[in-house]
Amino acid sequence: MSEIGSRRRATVHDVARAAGVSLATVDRVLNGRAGVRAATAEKVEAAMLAIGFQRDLSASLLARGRDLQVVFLLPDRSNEFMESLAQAVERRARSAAGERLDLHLRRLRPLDAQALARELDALHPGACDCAVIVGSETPSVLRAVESAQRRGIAVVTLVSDLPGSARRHFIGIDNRAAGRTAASLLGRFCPTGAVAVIAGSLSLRDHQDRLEGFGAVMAAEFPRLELLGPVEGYDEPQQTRSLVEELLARNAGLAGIYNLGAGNAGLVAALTASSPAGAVRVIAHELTPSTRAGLASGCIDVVLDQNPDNEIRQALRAARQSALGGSAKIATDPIEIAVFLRDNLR
Amino acid sequence: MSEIGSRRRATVHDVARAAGVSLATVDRVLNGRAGVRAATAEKVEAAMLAIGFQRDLSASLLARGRDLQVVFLLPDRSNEFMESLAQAVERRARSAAGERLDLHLRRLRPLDAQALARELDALHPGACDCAVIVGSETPSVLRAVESAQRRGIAVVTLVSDLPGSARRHFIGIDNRAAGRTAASLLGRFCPTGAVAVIAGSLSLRDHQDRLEGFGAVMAAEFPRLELLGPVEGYDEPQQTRSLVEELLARNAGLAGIYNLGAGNAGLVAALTASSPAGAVRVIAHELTPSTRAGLASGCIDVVLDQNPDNEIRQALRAARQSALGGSAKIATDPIEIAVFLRDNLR
DNA sequence: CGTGTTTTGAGGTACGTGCCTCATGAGCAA
DNA sequence: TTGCTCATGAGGCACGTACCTCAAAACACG
Repeated sequence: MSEIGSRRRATVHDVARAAGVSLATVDRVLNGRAGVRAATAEKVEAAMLAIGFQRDLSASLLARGRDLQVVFLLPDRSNEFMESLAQAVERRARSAAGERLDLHLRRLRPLDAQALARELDALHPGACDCAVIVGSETPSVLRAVESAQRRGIAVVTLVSDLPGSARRHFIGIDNRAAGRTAASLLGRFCPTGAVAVIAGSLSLRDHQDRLEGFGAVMAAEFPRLELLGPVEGYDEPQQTRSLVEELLARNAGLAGIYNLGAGNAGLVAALTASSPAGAVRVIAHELTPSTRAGLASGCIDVVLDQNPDNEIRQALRAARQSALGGSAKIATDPIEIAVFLRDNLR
Repeated sequence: MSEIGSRRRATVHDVARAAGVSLATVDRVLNGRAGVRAATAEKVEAAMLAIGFQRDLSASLLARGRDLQVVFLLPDRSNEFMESLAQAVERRARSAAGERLDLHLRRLRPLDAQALARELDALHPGACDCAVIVGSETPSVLRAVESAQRRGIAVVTLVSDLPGSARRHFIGIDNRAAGRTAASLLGRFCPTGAVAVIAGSLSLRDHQDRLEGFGAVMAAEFPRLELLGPVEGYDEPQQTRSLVEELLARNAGLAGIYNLGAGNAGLVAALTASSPAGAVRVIAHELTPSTRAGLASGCIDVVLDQNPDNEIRQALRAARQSALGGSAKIATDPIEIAVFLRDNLR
């Protein structure tokens, strides 16, 4: 790859010649069409490997003549993070036009498994190649996912996985690692005292995972710190605010707070109102207007974030691969756990 | 974008019809060829805007029939980070084949401005569309960059910018923000004592920037901490090791170290040998085998990183845009300052 | 007005793949 | 053998853009 002015790239014609078969047969193998003997298919695949054939995506998409239809099913009126995910989809939809991607966004009632299942069932192949969903782990959703997959619609889970389901791929952070990271930082920040944990709902898998990671590192590395909670704020600003105010009132020596759920507007409001900035070390999740303000004012120390734009980009990569690559396993970059302080805000 | 089964996308034919000109004229405008009156060009551009035309990248690349030639000029035998950048290029080179990108990697003697200038001068358009370089801010390099740009070769700076030059675009982190972040963390980690700064070379712009950011936050927010240094280790493990050993020996109460340069193998060696793990809070740059080991063993607390794969990806985006987009300004995602602890190692 | 130059139009081929039809071959069972 | 199915080959058109040639039209200038 170092020499400049390299030779011509291998095409399907070259594969056909190398395998000693016709173009039609190569095409059938390449696109998983029926009517090819196993022995012949192997011969073709060997030839592709031998001459290093790589399908030209540009030509492939062009020849297909039709754009990849990707439907995003995201919670509506939920929380700021879901809003920024939706915005990332819209941003991407504009530039995606040049890459033969057609993005569609549907917002659904948060935590309404029935609604999600209904939307999934309503998708029909031909009008939708891939569905990207944020959903909870309920029987109706699992069934709808399997049904969609069987109809030829690739399902990608976003942010919160459905490990037992038929979903094709998952895009999101390692939430256990996120919890560990929060503990590791909060432990170093707080010399002594008590640390409180606030969750959205422990029935959400990502929240559960974060809690586990946090607890493990706290127990192992910072046994000197007392753990309070977890308490649940159901990702609502009002409830979260009450919880935080109560925590601050009842625990004079509170050293740190880890909010592993959403509802950060309430967290910031309570902190701003009732305590001198900087008295309590605070770690929260997802960079949103609220947490950004919290970082700027100093009442939040660290925000752990999953970059929405990157998540959407990776989801689209997965969608493309599932459409082009047949049944090969999908490869996407892992989503990093971004750590933000006031000083490296993007 | 929400409705499924959307209408056909606009093509050059539609633009021609809408503008009331021929296909040839649209083509001339689109590809910046001569022989079009200003008034006509404006008419065409207005039509493109009106019907929302977006050039089909797939078809465009296919029709061009030739791959985009991108040459990376990176320092050789330099440090682990440059090595991982090079590996990212090679990784990407494999998958880039399907996207009509042809990547070439040249390694040069580190900090040898003459060599870099010579390589740039040797590139000739037609065999190279875009050069991605990591270079220092010297007259010979600046001149070579300008010359390359004039010959029609887009120059993209990577990691370390050349702000005064004719370079087309810069890909890298905000190093001042990185320095601020280091100070913000180290300040929270260290209740009291002295904090030492180690640089590679203060003649490197990125190191200078980090130092400035670090010093600013330290002075403003943590005046209780005494600052030692900066000392220069010239990014070499041996020299860096000696510096650290000396620091540890002379300052019994040393609370923290910020190594804003490379040479981390020496840092880890010195820390492992002479001090009980965890006694000194340490922040370093770039996730490499050395810093990874340091995080795992506990002798490094935090690593600030710029993701090489992402940087290469963005550099290629810039290359593509400079090749296709004419003189429009290049848009890439900013490179985030990644923060790694033992617990969120990827 | 004519002459020369510039701008525009018309139409073609090419890129590599997807997908279609039709013909022919091989293989098998009765 | 005949009749059938299945595997494969041959070839063509399409996708949207790039780039080429040649001719026609519009314009500038004396």
